[in-house]
Amino acid sequence: MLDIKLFRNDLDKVKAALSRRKENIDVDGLLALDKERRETLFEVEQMKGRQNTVSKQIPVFKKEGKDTTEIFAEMKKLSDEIKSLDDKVRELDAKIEQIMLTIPNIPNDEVPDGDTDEDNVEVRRFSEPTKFDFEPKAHWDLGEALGILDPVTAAKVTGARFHFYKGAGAALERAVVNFYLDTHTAEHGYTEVFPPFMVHRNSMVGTGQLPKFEEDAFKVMNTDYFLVPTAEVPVTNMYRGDILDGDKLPIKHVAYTACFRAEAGSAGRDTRGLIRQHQFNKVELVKFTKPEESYAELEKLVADAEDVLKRLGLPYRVVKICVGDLGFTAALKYDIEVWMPSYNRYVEISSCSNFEDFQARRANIRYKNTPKDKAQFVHTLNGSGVAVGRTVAAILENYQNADGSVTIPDVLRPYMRGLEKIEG
RNA sequence: GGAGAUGUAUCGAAGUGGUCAUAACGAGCACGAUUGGAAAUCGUGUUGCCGUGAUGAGCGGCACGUGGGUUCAAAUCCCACCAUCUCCGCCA
Repeated sequence: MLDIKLFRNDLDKVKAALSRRKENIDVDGLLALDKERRETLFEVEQMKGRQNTVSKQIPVFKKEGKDTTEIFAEMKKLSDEIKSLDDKVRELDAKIEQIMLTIPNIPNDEVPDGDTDEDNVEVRRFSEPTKFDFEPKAHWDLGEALGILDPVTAAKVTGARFHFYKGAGAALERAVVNFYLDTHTAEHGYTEVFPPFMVHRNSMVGTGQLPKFEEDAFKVMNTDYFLVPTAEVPVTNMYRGDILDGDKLPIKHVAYTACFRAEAGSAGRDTRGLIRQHQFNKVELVKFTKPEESYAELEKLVADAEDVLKRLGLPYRVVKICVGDLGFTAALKYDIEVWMPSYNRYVEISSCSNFEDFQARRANIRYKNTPKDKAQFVHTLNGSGVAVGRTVAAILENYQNADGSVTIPDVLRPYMRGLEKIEG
């Protein structure tokens, strides 16, 4: 959520940002509502002031034995008027909030222009696309041939866009999760949390998934709960409504969760393999920082995510996301894309964003440097560190051998009881 | 799932319809006095949001788990919801 004061004081900046995002929002209408709200609020507050004054006199009058009939009549009328104006303020508040919750974040000046992911700007690469002296297979073909990935049984049991992992496949998925968690806790200084996989509506609003993107989420029947689309939601909302101690910042958390996405509107895309599932595993990095430190922390966060891919020896590149591909909540975003031979291109495996105070405002997460300071909003950041299913896909494809076997990357072998190779 | 209890500031806790909710009382914390220094003691201070000022001061409004209701007036009475605790049931 943006600060309504920004609309009052620097409307041009807001309009420029919305125009970069090609968002068509009735900003002037919003300002008119805001003006009406403030005028009504002033009026009703004056009346409440009067009500408070008189209310303090009433017990005195009663004690003196005065007749209060007339005062009660006047106060009854005043009270009714206050109620009606309070209702009006409430309605205006609700209208304003409804609009504010659908206005995206202001892109940082560094965000490149552009409309689609084609316009994202490559920042750097690690290693080179894997070369094969044989015809490489896609991970879904490898997985089926090795008997480690089974979408058919998953379709029987559940439906499309789910997988059973079996044998060494299941072990590999679990190994990757543990390797990521261990590396980020022991080497990068993140504190591990294991959050609920369901959250209520307020949490989804806090991080920006709701109200705008409800069709992307799975709602649990007969409850107000949603399956988490990412650990970002429960982990960021851990501190909702809190005032944090400035000495404790930055707070850095790493969390493994399964992630659940309805994938509405992506029918027909990435239908084979592990790339686009309704349920997938992810290790997520989340940071809470002081505003002046957030961009430096974003660079470190991207480096932490890159590090696990380097250790796995997977070729990747980092791209800076253009304004058209930026996403609703981010001010600046980097994607890390891993080389995927079956796609013959780089495929997103991590998304790292600085939300500045956009989520902090929604979730009301603030900090104080010293107890005497005024509380101000933290900046929140998060990034995949990294997606697990896509990692397994990338390992299968990049580490495949001519005989159809797959070599296990060195760093994962301790997590797989020394297994060096998955063979059919 | 059933029965009961509880929810007030950083913590404990008083307040059961009004005339001091920043809020009694106790503790913590900050500053000051006292001390050679400290402990003890004494004094002062110690919530957030909204509106209006300039992002200051001041002024006004709001907030007693959350949301409604009754009333001239609600922490206090009524309703719903949420959370915590105890006991029972069930369960991994």
